[in-house]
Amino acid sequence: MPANTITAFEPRKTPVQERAATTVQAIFEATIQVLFTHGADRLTTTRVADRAGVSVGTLYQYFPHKQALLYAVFEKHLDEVSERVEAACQQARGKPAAAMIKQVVEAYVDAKIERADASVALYRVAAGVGGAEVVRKTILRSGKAIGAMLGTAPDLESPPDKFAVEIMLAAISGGMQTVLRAGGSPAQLRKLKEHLVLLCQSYMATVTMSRR
Amino acid sequence: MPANTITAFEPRKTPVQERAATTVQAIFEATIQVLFTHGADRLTTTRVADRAGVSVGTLYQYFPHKQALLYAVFEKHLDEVSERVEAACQQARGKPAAAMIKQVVEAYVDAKIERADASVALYRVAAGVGGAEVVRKTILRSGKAIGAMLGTAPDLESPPDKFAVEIMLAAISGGMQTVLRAGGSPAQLRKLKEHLVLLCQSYMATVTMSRR
DNA sequence: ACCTGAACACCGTTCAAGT
DNA sequence: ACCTGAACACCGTTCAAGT
Repeated sequence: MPANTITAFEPRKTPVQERAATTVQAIFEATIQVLFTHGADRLTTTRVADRAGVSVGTLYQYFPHKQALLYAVFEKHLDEVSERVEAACQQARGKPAAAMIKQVVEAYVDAKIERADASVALYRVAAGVGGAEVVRKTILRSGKAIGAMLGTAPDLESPPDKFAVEIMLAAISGGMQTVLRAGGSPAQLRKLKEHLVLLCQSYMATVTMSRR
Repeated sequence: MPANTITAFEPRKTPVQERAATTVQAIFEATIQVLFTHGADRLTTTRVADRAGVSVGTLYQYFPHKQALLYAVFEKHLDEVSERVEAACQQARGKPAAAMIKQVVEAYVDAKIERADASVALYRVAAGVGGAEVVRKTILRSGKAIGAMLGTAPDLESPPDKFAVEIMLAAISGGMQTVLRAGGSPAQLRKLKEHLVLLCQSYMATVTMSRR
């Protein structure tokens, strides 16, 4: 399966001078702007470079190929969501498990909704670009924070196993993605949030109950 | 958002003579084969045509553009999964709700696992190609069958509302996708199946309980 | 009604030359 | 250390010509 063997998505070199750092930042922003104004299949390396005010050659000095660029932008987006989740995990320490889940899931959903446009656009391009790897990394990262948080719940004898937490995260991130792409109304998104909380709470309750 | 305005993915014309039907079928199969042997970003319209034993011009007679071709192949894959789900819904009529959910979710997971390779490959290309629309259509279709089935459960006063069923489907399809792309082992996939059943059962139990 | 394949426009990527 | 942009290979799509 040659399409699965994707490994080299790291930036080609790291900026050491200040103008280079500026350049990379400009390329990042230009990518998102081109994505919005021209759409995914008119996102051209030349267009991104133009918009960033540099030449294509410069772009290729920092990103080995177009995929690496998109990968990096996608990664940045998911990192921002992860930070919000981790902050919620910190705040919810010591609360009852159901309240924990509520707070974390709501933080996740809110973060996604705030950046709904970017999220939809990025998922569209990320799939063909090694995005699955980023999603996996993000789930592991958030899963760790959630596991640690659940360890402080007074009403839980032992936290659920890692796998259950990861499935839960895969489920809500998948569900979220599907609904966002369908372009839900604000009312639908509110109901979605409420139901994702229910889904996670009931699943966690079941999983922690059936442990011995 | 120009990237969201995707509408014309229908085949350009329908084959009326027999050799034309053969041609279209050959193009379909060639697409999947090229996807496997060359990977997503080496999938070329010329390569597909070559493999199918026709010229590019012929391919473009039936599919207005590359995206439409990939869209059609993706749609076919999801339709096959839907059929399996609907068959399970038929079989499970009259059973208790928990048994229904188990049977349907297992049918879904099994169908996905059997075609794991194709599923992963197709999701990768489908995202940039209007695949969200197909996913939505599939969820609505399966949701309808599941709703009807739940209406025959003796232990349920009233079936859960449509939205809850759709969220459940979005969650398991998203979760499934994420795990498949991460390339789970057979043991992991077995555990995944078991947990997706638990997740759906507990969510459905919660949602039907809190109705009035 | 269906098929062919050369031709065109455009895009990803490189690299010799510049500051 | 960083930037430029013309040049090259390749891909999506078309269309005049064929059966």
